[in-house]
Amino acid sequence: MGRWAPDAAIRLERAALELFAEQGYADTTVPQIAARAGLTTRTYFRHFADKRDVLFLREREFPAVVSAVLADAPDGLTPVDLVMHGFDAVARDGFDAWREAVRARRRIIRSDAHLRERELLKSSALAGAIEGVLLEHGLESRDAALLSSFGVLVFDAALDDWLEGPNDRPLHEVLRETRDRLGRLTG
Amino acid sequence: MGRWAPDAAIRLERAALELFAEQGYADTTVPQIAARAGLTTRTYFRHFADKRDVLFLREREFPAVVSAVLADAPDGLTPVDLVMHGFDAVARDGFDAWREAVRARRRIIRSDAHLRERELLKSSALAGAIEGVLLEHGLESRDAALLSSFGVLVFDAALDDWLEGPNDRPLHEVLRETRDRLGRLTG
DNA sequence: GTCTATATCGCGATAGAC
DNA sequence: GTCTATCGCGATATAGAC
Repeated sequence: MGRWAPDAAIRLERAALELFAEQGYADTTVPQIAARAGLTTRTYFRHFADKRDVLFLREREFPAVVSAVLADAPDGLTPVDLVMHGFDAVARDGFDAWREAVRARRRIIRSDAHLRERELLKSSALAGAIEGVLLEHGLESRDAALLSSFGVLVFDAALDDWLEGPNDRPLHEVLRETRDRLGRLTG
Repeated sequence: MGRWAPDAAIRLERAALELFAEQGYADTTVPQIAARAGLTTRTYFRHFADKRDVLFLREREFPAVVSAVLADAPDGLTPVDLVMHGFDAVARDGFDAWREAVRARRRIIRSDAHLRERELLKSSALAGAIEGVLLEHGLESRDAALLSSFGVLVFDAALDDWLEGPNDRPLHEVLRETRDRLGRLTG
């Protein structure tokens, strides 16, 4: 500890979430966020690349988490099942307790095209991490790209469905349903 | 004619493509683009929302094209086949003659994360247009979202493959291969 | 931490097009 | 005349350099 609170990024995230909810994303400035967190604008930009980035603090762990989870997967799975196993593990682990928080965040993201755009980039980064794992497993390059994007597509769709539906359906169940649904649709 | 050339947007696009290729995206400013096109900065921003947008002028027609193409599709197709028919028609129509132009544009986009991010948004907009058509066809909401994203995923992957591979493979063939490949991978 | 470039956009005036 | 595209000025905030 010491001179700086060690949780600057988290305080900035909280301040931003509050201000975005109160005034909207477009009408909130970075200096406002920094001020509410008791920090300077310069400090804000040391922790986040730009104004959008503050909403995706949690996503930073995602690629690493996925890699770790996939490393723990049982042997002998097909590549799709390996990918879906990773999402299943993540879904069972952390999400259901945070549904309202995830939903509040999503409401903000949906309110502004720039934020939706950044969300897509984060999904793409996640796909990139999965692709890397698949490549290590010896999958051919195009297959790895295709499959990782497929997995993220299913996961994102499931997340949407889960957030919109009744609050008692566990995410991992919605995930399986979504995967089955897509399988049926694409024959 | 008269005071304005009627093709301000196109001239701005050409100027931007040149400057991005010469100096790189990050080192090019909007005033430079406007000056080379013989226009002012203010005029640039009337045609394009931001500096990135100039690279996606063509994409503006995309949603309308998709709607038109899908309206012409034969009756009785399953939803996936309807979507893939649309991409097949587009692939047969306009792409093969423009391979080098598409590739030059892609080289620029790949050179900067902000541009890649915008590309993802454009793909998502395309998916949205397809989703709309599917909804009109009576598809259930989640199915429409899932299937349109699936179609765009296949198309984008095929486009990548087509641009990287030998220059004599027609895009519509790569498209079919990509779809089959994904089918095999996901069982 | 300070300083600065420049992206972005609001406003009012103007000049051709129809 | 009305409409639309352009211009010129100015303000602010983002983002990055030093």
